[in-house]
Amino acid sequence: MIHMEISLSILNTSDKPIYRQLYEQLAFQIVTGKLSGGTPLPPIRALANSLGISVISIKRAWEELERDGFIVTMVGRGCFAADLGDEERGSRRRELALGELRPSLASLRQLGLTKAELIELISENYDE
Amino acid sequence: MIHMEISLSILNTSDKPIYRQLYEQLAFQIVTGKLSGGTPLPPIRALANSLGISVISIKRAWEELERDGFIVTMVGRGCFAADLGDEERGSRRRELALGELRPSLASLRQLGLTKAELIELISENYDE
DNA sequence: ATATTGTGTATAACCAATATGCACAATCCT
DNA sequence: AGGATTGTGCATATTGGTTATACACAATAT
Repeated sequence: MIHMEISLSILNTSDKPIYRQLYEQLAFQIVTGKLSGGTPLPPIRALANSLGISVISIKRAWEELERDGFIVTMVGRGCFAADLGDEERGSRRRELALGELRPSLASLRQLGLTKAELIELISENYDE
Repeated sequence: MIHMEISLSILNTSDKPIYRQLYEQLAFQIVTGKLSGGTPLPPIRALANSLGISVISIKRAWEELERDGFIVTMVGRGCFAADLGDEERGSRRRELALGELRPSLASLRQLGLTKAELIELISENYDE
């Protein structure tokens, strides 16, 4: 079985905590199919070492990923990308997108943007 | 001169810091015209007391609001909503909207959403 | 058996946000 | 002029989330 490359990185400039950055990168790669089901994640100690961070941050990211069904972990064996069907992947991807969008939507309504205005704003700024 | 009502509130359940909540509420009310130029803000001590928070949080919000041109402060007199022209209000409103949207846009592209998909997602979830 | 991998716990350091209190400066009001 | 009001500035402290380090334990692999 051949598996995809796992690419993970940490931005110290990000406002998001490390565990959150890892969660999103992995979840995104899974629901977009960049990471196929069953792909083994690097051992947390090795990853902590190569990223120059603590095991704690990775552990927390992995915990939440498992809680949300994105990965499965087996003691002594390792952690693996969950095997989501195409349908499931699609709905989870939509879920994540909505999760990103919802908080902004609330603010944008507060700013009095109509649906039409909002769509226009996005059309003009999607790229970049 | 008659001025608008200023409504400010703090949500302890919010993930955003107090000073940020205040900043946004005030900036939003100003660019949407709910707060007309020259309207006096409550004295920071009185406001701190009535909201049950510290002066520090208010001070910081006010500082950033002044830095960004939303209010003007005069020692001994008080703080007042800045007097923005209609045009200026419009462009600042657009600025704030983009500021809310931009971080989400980056994530949404990471999720592989096309412009069309994104617009559809918004159309379906603008209300609620 | 020994190594590898995840789990759990304890301890500590760091930092942003927040709170409290007091002194100072500028302005307002009488 | 004098007291009240308002913003400013500083010092100190607390709290909570995030992260780091280290060690012992459990399950699996080779």
